Amino acid sequence: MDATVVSEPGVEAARDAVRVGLDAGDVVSVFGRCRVAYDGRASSTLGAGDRLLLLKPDGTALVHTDEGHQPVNWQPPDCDHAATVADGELVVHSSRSTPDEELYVRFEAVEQVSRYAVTDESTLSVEGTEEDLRQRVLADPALVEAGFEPRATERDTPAGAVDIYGVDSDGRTVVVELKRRRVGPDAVGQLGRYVDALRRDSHDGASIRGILVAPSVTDRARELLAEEGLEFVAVEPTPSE
Amino acid sequence: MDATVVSEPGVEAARDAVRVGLDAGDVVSVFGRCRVAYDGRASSTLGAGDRLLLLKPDGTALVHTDEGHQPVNWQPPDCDHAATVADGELVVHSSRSTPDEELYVRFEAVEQVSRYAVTDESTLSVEGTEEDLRQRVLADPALVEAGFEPRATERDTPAGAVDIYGVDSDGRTVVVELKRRRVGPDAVGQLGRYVDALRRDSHDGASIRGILVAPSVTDRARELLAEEGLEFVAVEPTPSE
DNA sequence: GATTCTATCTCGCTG
DNA sequence: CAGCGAGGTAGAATC
Repeated sequence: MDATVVSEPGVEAARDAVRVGLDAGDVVSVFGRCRVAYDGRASSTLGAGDRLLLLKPDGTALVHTDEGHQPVNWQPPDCDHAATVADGELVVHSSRSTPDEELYVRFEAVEQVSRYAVTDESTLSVEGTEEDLRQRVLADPALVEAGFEPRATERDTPAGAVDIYGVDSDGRTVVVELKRRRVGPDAVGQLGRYVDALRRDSHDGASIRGILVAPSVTDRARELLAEEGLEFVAVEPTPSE
Repeated sequence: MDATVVSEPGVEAARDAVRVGLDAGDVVSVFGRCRVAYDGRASSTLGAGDRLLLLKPDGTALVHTDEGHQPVNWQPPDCDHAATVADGELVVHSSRSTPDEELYVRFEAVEQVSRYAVTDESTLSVEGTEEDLRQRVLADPALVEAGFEPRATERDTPAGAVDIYGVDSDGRTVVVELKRRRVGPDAVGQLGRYVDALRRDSHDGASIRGILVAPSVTDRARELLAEEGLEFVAVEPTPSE
């Protein structure tokens, strides 16, 4: 772990500091007044303002303002970064192909350039995901309804893979769609597509049930469920304490 | 615009530097070796590693590793940040309510604390959005088909607002759903819901057409369109040069 | 506040 | 490479 800072560098010094960091495989941050232009999947321009530019060794670029979770402009991983001086400005250019897109960040003033030798071997462990909900339902199928028997997960249908496929106590086929949080109309559409696909392949379509398992549903989603003859069961992704 | 740096500070000095920056309404960055814990909409833990923590004056917190566009952990805007020392570590805590969630970043070593007085009055201008596609189609409805006449945009239906509502040369109602890029099954479901809602309200349901306008569709989406009797017209969000 | 939908969504997985 | 779906999605518009 190592960090180096250059404060209020001249344009050439800033360019050199960025290049050293990029060559070393460090995370480089540049703080200063800049304009930004993006062209690719869409295109955008941003006038002068004070912002923080982060360049990562994996080819990611992020331009952050003083507000918001999201960068105001960015490039995804696997881009090529380059730092040059043009018209007295530090210009950072980041580009990739497939799709062709490029980002220009032009600094009229650089306050600080830092680089950090970042190493991170830890992996994030998250709980409360849809996978947790699936494990919970498989461990206790009665959460869906008494007598429910899961037979397969990720079972393929012409419309995609069903989360849980099983049978109810009357032997009817049950398709379960899992969502870790409150669901809207989109999830009902997804479940409907799976059920429709199985009904088309079946001789007795009416016997196929579709059940949406989630903490809750919106009103519109509930209406859609009723229209399509689908059902809803409330289950949290993790047991409430 | 102003930037201040403290390199390899002791724990108390790091805490004080963070507090000064937060109090001043600056963007604060902390680089060092840390562990991270989140609990709220889900929960997560992350073991020790070198990372960059950004604290924004709007209450945003971002933890970035050396890889990826997305922060490995974060808090959205409007959180309260606090820096303390516990067990010889710098602990940054960020929390909010509705929903209740909190983030702990514990630094066992701090390499650098910086703060930046960020001001940004410029607003981002983006082109090539769905709004551009709508303007394009409204300016030249023949892009959809000869004789198409838009009558309303964002027209309300029981299933939500339709992008463009109009009539064809035979006087039939046309519902247009716009997408700025290649579309999958979700967009077909959306269009289908609008068309179904209007058909239910109509005496002559069969006369209502649904047209998906986008650069292209996936195979599965094309099948769904056929099944539901919907149509597709290829249009780019911006004129090809 | 809750709901709905867009997004340069990102990310991971699968064929 | 494309397609599909999850995400602590975020963000904006609307009710």
